[in-house]
Amino acid sequence: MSILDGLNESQLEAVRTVEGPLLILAGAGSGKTRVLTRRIAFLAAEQNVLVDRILAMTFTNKAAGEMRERVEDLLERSCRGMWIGTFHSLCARILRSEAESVGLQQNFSIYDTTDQMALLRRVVRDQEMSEKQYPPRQIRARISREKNRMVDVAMFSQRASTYYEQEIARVYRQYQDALRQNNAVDFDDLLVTTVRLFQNHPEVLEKYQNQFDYLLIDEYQDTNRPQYLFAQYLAEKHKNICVVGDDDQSIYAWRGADLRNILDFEQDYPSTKVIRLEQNYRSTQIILEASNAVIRHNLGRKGKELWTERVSGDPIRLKRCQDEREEARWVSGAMQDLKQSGKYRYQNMGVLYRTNAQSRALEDGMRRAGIPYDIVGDVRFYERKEVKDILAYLKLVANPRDSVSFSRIINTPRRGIGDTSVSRLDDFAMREGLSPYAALAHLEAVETIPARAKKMMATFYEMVEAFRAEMGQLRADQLAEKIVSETGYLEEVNKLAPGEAESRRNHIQELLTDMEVFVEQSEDVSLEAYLRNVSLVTDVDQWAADADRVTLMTLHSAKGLEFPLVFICGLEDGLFPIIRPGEDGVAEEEAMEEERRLFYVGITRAQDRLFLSYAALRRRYGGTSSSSVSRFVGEIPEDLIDSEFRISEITPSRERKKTKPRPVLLPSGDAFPMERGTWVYHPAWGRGQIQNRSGTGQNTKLQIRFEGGETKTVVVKFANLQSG
DNA sequence: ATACCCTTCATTTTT
DNA sequence: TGAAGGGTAT
Repeated sequence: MSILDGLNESQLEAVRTVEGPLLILAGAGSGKTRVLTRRIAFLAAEQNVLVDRILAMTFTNKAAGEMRERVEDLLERSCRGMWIGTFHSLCARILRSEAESVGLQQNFSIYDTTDQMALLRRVVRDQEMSEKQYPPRQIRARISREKNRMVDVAMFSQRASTYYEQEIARVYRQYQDALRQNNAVDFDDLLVTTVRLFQNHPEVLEKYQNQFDYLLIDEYQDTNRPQYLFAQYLAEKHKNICVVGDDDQSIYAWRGADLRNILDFEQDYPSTKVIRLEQNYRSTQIILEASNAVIRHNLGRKGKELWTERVSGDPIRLKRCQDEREEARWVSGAMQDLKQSGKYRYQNMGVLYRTNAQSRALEDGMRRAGIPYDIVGDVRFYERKEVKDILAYLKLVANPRDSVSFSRIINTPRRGIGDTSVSRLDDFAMREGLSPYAALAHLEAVETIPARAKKMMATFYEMVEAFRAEMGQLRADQLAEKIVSETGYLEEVNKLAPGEAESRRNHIQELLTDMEVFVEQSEDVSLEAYLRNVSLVTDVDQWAADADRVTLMTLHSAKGLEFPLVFICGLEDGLFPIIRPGEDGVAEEEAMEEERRLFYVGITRAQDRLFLSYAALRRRYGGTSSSSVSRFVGEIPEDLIDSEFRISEITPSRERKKTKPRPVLLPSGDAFPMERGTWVYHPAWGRGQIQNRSGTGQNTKLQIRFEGGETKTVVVKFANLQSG
């Protein structure tokens, strides 16, 4: 098969445009992955580019793995030297080889959210701050947000004006110090530290700039500030940067993704060529029309209209249900009918919802109807206690300074070492400038710990020391096996209730098997090599596509997937779009647009048929709340929908108003509609376009993006705006 | 050191 | 509704 076979015109152009900045706006189902992989293959096979001079960045391991595999299929050879990976894994790789430049040891640990929380709790406690007033959860989110904006401790402290902010700054500082002492970084740090490395060590940056001639980035709409900078630095010299994304599918702003990265790409890279992939190969016309109609309500977008050669297809089914139980019955009933028709199998059906909590009722319905199902994103494998415990042993063995792993296992399985003894050890370690683990070697100097606890600690120390001594000789899986048996972990598990014990044993076994597989496939069979790999993997592909099961998942998890039949449940105002009180106008509008993009993502997952449902009454948090149909449903043209009731009949007129565009308010003076998208003229700033608005009348605040590139917020009564 | 009750608190989660 | 963390009683 030739690399250019079967591509449409724009795809072909995207593949062949090799030099210079390239922005590929790839609509849902437009063959984006295909273009990316062909492009890499084209570079290698037709342009004689060495694969190790190509750097391809994705967000998930799955995407990275698939990309590599497909490129290898196309080239019919291995691409071992090619750097394809997630932003995080690529950064980790760079940091490991440049560790000393950033004050880390090469074997540093990577902390996930749970580890972060554990460390933060300790920091907050050590500062004698109340966890009530400074909930670690919130502080974690805040620190993460700051990192996503490249705000470091110094900057943050400087900006902290209120007492509360100053306290947060203090925790942020302590937390970073603690990480460093633990020879650890968190997920955000992987990116931030690499960018700082590039900023502070030009010679290192230059080395990597010279190493890669071609950059490719997938899902560019989801990049945050550090990711943006990472790519920008590397592309600085040659500007051979190709980004693929869809602004309409940006659904991770709450995690730091910055839509401006894709919206402003053309300004950031002046001679950018833009290619739109608008032919959709996935969905029927009806489904596409619905998605186009919905997304058109958003203003902050590049603008795209998807089209298809597929038939118009079946109308969208809309069902109003009494409550979530009836909704589940309706969904499962429909699934059975469709299965019985012989046209579809269960694996062709996906059920999507806004919140995980909704899965319970749906699950019940599936069970009652006897429909086999999988839930994606349940408890993740690597987040299970038993798995984390075993990994903590391994991480401590590899990095003895890792105090989070240490605290996790010092008394796991229980060996009679209580919290008090551990915190006394911590105090001692702190005084002596040692890691808690290293302090175990000097127990005789700690008078406050009772002899019994000391003895247990000493035994623990010798045990781990023995593991450490063997680390060089044993394969990763052998060492893990040893740990599972010699620590007494299995015995402890066996004391649990039979069902629980079995499930945990299975997970431990799964981990061991996973390690065996790794060892078989890897040249480097050491523990360090395994840990390097595992710290950034979040779930083993739990999703067996061959089983005939329906899939239940959140709309977020559905991105990138497709199903012949898609059910979107819980389409109620307040639930989807989810509405959180207490946000100001601008943020609210932005949040609404993101919700709409999420709905757009949901709709465009469907190939053949789309089913929508909502419940008039829904139990939420114990209580019951009544709600009306989602405003998003009203954005789908009625003639595409087939429901027992027309929407106009089921929606009281009072509710219906909400789904209509807001009345346009005119300011006095030079009249122009104060709605988003309108062009205005500002005496000082010149021409600009309204991005957002909040408030009413003369007090309305408008966020305006001016032609100079700046975005300002102005109050109508002071701004003296004119129609532009 | 641990078992059990009580309070609190709830979107989404690629790494 | 129910999970998770904290506090108290054993």
